[in-house]
Amino acid sequence: MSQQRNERPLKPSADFPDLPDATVARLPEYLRALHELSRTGNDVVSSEGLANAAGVNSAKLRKDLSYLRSNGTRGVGYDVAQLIEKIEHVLGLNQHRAVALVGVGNLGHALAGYAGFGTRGFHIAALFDADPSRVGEEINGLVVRHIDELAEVVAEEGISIAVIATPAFAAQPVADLLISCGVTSILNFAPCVLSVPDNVDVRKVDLAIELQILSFHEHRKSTLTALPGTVVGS
Amino acid sequence: MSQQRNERPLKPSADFPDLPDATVARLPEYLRALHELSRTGNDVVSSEGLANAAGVNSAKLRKDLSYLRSNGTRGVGYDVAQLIEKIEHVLGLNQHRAVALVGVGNLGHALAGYAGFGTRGFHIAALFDADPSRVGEEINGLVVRHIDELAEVVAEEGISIAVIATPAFAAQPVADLLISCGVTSILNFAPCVLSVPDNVDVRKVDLAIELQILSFHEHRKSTLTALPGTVVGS
DNA sequence: AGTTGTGAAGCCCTTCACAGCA
DNA sequence: TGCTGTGAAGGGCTTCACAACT
Repeated sequence: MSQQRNERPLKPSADFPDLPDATVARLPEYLRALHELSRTGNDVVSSEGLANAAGVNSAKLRKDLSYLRSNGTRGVGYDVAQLIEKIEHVLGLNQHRAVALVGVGNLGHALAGYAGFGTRGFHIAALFDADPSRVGEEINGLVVRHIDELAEVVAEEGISIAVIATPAFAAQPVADLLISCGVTSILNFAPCVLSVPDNVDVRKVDLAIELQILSFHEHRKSTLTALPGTVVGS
Repeated sequence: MSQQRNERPLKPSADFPDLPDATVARLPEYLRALHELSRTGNDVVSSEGLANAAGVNSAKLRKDLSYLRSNGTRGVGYDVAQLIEKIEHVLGLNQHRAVALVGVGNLGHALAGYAGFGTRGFHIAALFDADPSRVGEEINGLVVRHIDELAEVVAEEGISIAVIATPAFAAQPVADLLISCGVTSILNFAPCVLSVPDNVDVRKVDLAIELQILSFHEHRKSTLTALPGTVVGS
């Protein structure tokens, strides 16, 4: 059931304040902005400055950071290095996480080769496909393995996060298999709903859906500019 | 400023009721589910049935559809074909929209070859890159053109939506160029914030961010299971 | 009998505005 | 003086629960 957003069935622990989902979703963006600030020689940043770099407003940023028992200095701002450390800790990025990628088609290929993962706390530890003609291919230094080997590899590598980049029809069985092997977080690129137990988290990325949402805004914009006399509702 | 979600600076028109953003974001998922239902021979579906197929609850679905001046039949359900028609109209998918893709690297390649776009109301009409060594390459029947030709092609093809799949450092100048050519919707895969005028809509997809959000949940789960005395909520 | 459409309640998130602190 | 941290207010979305309708 746990589909995109909205789920927090467990109690917070001392180490993990019960962060609002909206906040969790923004922390990675703050982290990216902080790394950039750090790279460009900023040791300290104000909420206003960081908020701009992350594309949010400063009150929201401060509220978000306050959930982390924040440690800004009034009158000064936040220590960049310290805040990076804190957010990485909260997100659990200190242990470099191994990720399995299933489905080495068009998109899977690109994801396997995406350099951005490595620099941001992840590495693709194994590639799988069901198609024997793809098994054995080497991508970015990794050999594609048959999906039958999944259980073995997941155990060996201590994998708990997987990416599904298969066609839609294969996604549910692949998810079931992953879960049976102990995977508890899935990033799903297949255009379909996955049903999974409550303890498994799923996030979905659907490229066509993103375009359709933009299409709506295009449509609305063109409709409105075409109707000069339109009057406010309500 | 208009970054992800939350923006509706314009007035609603008669044709376009002022849909909540959350609703707009779900309509494409309903549409996908409806197409699948249609393909499997369902002419009519209840809110419960469609909600399951789309991974939401039925009250939310009904509320969403009510914004479209819905036309379900009490005691029966919704006519699948009619609802598809209506949602496609609202999303502006009746006119097949041409999309420009900028940046034909790893990810850009995959997006250019992604078959899912064509079947869901879009086609990639042109590919661009700044790297001369990539210009001229043919991908999926389209030739990669140099970004200097962008203005010309955007005008010719009537493009208003673009996808940015460049490295982060190139994304802002590319966005500026696109906007100067008349593009008003951008799907940004580069890991950075774009600043754009109010009339331009941006949606961002950042693969590392999705994984980091999952990482948080993994971290939380492992922290909690490590504390034996923790009790389940509600 | 069965299902939609929808006021009303509740929850979560955002934003405001300022007290508190360096 | 300047910026953070936060109670309180406000807004939007979800969920409930039932009236309306076929």
